Amino acid sequence: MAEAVHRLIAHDGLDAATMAAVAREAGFSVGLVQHYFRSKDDLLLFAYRRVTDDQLSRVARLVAEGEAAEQPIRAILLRCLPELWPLDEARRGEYRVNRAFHARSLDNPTIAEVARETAATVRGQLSRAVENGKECGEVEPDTDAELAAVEVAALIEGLADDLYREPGRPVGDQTMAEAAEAILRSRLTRYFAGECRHYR
Amino acid sequence: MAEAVHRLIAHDGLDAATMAAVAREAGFSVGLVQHYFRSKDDLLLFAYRRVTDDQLSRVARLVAEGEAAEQPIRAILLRCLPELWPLDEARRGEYRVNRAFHARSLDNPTIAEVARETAATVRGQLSRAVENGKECGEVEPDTDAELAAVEVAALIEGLADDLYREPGRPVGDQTMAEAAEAILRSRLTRYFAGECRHYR
DNA sequence: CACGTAGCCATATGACTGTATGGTTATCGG
DNA sequence: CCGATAACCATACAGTCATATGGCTACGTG
Repeated sequence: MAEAVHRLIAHDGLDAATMAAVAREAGFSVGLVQHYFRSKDDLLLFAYRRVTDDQLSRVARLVAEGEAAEQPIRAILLRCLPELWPLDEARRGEYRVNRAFHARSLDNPTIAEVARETAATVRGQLSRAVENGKECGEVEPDTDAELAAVEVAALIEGLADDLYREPGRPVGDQTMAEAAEAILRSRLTRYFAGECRHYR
Repeated sequence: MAEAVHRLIAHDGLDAATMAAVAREAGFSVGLVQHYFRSKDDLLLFAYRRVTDDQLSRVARLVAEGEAAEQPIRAILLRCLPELWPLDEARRGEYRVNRAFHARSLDNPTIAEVARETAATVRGQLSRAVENGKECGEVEPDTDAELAAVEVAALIEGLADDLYREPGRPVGDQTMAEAAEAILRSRLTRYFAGECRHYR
């Protein structure tokens, strides 16, 4: 059912995700959807949580892979953060779902709380990455980790909007996707400028 | 009527802006609203345009003031860009309206076009600011103006989200607003590092 | 066997929605 | 003065929505 909600919102917007439409899309009756979800808000909240959890766990997997391969933190971040960008049709759908719920979070405290938690998680991971970087020598010791985390998180979000809006627009002689990655890389390179002294 | 739409969306979300509610809020009858707007979409589009025009003209005014006072470009940008942030109740309302329409732009091409134009305008102004900075010596001549504009625009947008979500959260020993300004300043100072050779 | 509970469904209900209709009043150019 | 056009209104209409209702299986437990 959550997948049905995802598909409907990604394809036709939040308003398309009515109880009847969700039931039809999932191949069940309206009654069954009601059986599992006390109200429509419950259903939407569940679906939203699923999307954010999905994104965060994909990022976590990429981080783990990078750590296993003993890559520098800078490289790991540069690999995992664009996972949050709408770079293919699946993630463009995810973006649409996210933005739809983002709007709903303006009036729905429960959804706002999920959005807040998700943002805090990303920021927390970034902040921890910077702190780790200080320990291993990639980052200057006097860097404000929290401030850097806020900046990079904001940058990611803002670039996601641009990427969605005009994926094909050229920026100079690059594609928008290349430009976004270049911007992210230059920012990360600024914070993670040193060499890790643990791995070789 | 556009003001009524603004108030309703800012206070209770896009769904609250029904024809009946708008008419009541504006003190007119439903029929009159219909008299001036062919359809609800027309009404919403008009209201959205008004909000974005408002924001852009406020920014333009601040830019003009800064230019009149012969301030360096860096200072002008640092003064006018936070105008787009939800730093007081009025601009928080504006933010809510913007985000509501942002979500609607996912399904409504006309609204998407307005959003695209607005983003392009901001980017264009930023890009021009960098080019001007090159001429007057504030900016390194080999800076990619377009790339810098994309980065700063994305940063502004992303920070706006954070500012709205948790205006009171402390970042280190600063408020969120101070942190956002510090981040913006450091980014601007990086691009506009030189002295303007025209004034003084 | 009984029986409660979970899974499952079709349909009724009542509240809202945007828009259409058919009007009245006022303004103003010829 | 006359007629057209704009301003303005109440209400009807057709549709959609979330949710409530009542009933149907099937199954595990006492």
